Amino acid sequence: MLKLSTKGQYGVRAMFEIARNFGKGTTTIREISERQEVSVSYLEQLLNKLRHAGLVDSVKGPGGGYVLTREPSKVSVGEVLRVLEGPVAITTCLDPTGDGCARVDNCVTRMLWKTLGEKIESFLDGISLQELLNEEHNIVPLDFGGNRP
Amino acid sequence: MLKLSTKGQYGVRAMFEIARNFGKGTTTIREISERQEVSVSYLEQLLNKLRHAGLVDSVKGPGGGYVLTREPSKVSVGEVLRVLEGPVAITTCLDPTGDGCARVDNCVTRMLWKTLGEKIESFLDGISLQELLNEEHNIVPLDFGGNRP
DNA sequence: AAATACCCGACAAAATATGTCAAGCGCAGC
DNA sequence: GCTGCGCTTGACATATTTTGTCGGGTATTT
Repeated sequence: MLKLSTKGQYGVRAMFEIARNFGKGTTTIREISERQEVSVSYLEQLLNKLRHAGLVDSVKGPGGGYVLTREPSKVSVGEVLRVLEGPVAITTCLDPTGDGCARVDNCVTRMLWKTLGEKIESFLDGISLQELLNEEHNIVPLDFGGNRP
Repeated sequence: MLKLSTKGQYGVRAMFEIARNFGKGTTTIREISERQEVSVSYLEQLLNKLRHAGLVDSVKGPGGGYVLTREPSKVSVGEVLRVLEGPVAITTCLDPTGDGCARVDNCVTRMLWKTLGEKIESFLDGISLQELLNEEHNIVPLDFGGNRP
């Protein structure tokens, strides 16, 4: 249950690759494609969205590629996912783009899903690309605030 | 993103109706269907699964229907959802029924999804049907441990 | 001018979700 | 025993979403 589509997964991995190069130049789609094993065409779609959302800039021509518009510590995973997949909407009755649910009045579970959604967003918003980079270099032990008492 | 299928939503609502009658007799599929506006046929599928999982008992014959096997405070929403939708598996590489991901070694995001999944499960396991009942009667103000400091 | 790299929209295959339908079985009460 | 109510089971149909692919275009640097 509660699967994340590949779009979101690939998107975060792509952003990770670009973040990895932050301050060292651009990252091309081809590089991302090879490192993360995702097709060039599909990555184009994702990066297009991310560019329009202002999370990355693109540079054309030879030596071009993508660059983060902010430093990795200022970009959260939640932000990336929201751009690619829309807001967390566990149920359709909470989807802001929908019509809402006709049964709202006596729907006891509604608040349950709402609270869960908020918790998830708050978690994802608290993780930045920088933290993923740190993890890769083992600068800090793995801990996203997961299970501490 | 992170949608819950109707299976899970309807299932929790069905369990809520049965819990509502706890100690007062059985609840028929027809009653659930009318109150929650879900087709009888579809509910049959869901309750069948819940019965095999031991969350409800069925009583046949006139006056029959479904009954909780435990009191509402002992049945968590997480349990219901796991029966109907399987475990939380944000990504396929974490799905215990799958083959795992070939890129495990250098997948920095894996731990991220794992931690998120654990948080979600722990949240859902912490909410019981009794708490949903309380909410309906406004015995307690709405608060699932959502956003307190 | 050529090479490199991004941009855009249409389209298609596959998986998943969302149910419906029909026939059968088993128990309680008369 | 037998009848009615209600659950049981599995197959099947439809709709939606996901997951990409493909082809041609446009902009920019060398």
